[in-house]
Amino acid sequence: MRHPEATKAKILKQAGHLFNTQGYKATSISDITTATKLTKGAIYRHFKSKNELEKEALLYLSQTMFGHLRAQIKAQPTASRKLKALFGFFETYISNPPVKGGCPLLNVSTEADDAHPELRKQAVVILNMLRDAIITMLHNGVKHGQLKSTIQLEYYASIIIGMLEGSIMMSKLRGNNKDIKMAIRHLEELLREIEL
Amino acid sequence: MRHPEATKAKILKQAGHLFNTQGYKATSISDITTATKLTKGAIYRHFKSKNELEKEALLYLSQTMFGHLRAQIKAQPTASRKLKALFGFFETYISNPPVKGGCPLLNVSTEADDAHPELRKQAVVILNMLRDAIITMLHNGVKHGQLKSTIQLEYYASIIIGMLEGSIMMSKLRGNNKDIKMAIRHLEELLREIEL
DNA sequence: CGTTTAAGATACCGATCGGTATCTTTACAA
DNA sequence: TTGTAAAGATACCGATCGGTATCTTAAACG
Repeated sequence: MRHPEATKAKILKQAGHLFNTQGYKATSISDITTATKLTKGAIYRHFKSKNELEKEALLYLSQTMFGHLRAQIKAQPTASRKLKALFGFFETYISNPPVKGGCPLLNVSTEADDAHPELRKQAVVILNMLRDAIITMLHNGVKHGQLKSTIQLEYYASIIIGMLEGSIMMSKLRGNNKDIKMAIRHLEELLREIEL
Repeated sequence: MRHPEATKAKILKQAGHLFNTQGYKATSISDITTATKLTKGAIYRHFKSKNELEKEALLYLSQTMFGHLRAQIKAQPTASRKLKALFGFFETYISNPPVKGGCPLLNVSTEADDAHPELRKQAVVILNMLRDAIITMLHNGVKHGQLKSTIQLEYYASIIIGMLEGSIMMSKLRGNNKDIKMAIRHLEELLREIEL
């Protein structure tokens, strides 16, 4: 049964998984053929180069991530609870990650230096999307009288993302979720300070 | 002029630089021979494999980092000022880094997954050294009546490292120091809360 | 000054890299 | 049912990978 769209989707999923766990440069096309049980011919029919596959796989990873995240956030009624859902979402990167290998943004950001300008550009886009999502939540919280109107949106968004990503790095390295839990505890205290 | 110790030191320095900027897997022995203007024969005389060179280079990077850090901290008299010096040290990772490529701990932690258990082990050691250094500063602050005695040392150490590393990731990605500056502003506010 | 020893250079190994040309096979249209 | 176009497999390319065997050369010591 040939099904080119499903084939492309399978390649993106497996490649995304490998890139996110082993690294982009460290993952070879052969690794991907093994994982997908396909051949180079099939892969290079759908992607014109490894660089393009890397870019599309990162897009797939970020879309998967944002898809899960949006679902969690949408289910919550208030800004505070939406933010707490966001915190909880990041905690699952350790215990039960939506994509294996941890946060794609964190992973790609350290690998995508000046040597990979396109991957880096895409990482910045992901970071901006995440920041804007948080700013929107905070803004709506202010608008609906749930959060203090004096808060600086960009500042809090930066603090939240930095705190979460840094503690994910630590928890992933140590193999437990103590650091991410402490980070969330801190962020929830911070949230309490800006609640009305 | 032959000087084996200087040769080894040069290899470690250049390899460390390349590993920290391009990544460990993405850097080849040939890259290192080019950078050092040496040959494979010279490199494999001093290091029995690339894996061992990676480990020793990471050790060199962390020692360089801790050397600079200790110097900055030692110069300060109180716990508060020592911590602020630590914050400032992390800010230099963006503007004027002691080792190019950003924080070696952050870089190695995302690359050293289960595939590189030895590098990962070493990364945990570095993380623990950093955490213990902060705990010692906090502990001394309490002992000398500069900080509140109720503070939870491990908790604050985790918050500080996570906040700094996460915001370094963002600032490096964006190519400016806005995020790390906001993180430091937040940490200084946090510090003010636990000062006596 | 000659001998020795190790530092470093040279030349090469098989394996694997990303990529491509070509062939086979499958699904679908006429 | 058969022709066709595209999906995917196979086989191969030069370059580069990490690593090694061997050779040259420079420094240290008698």
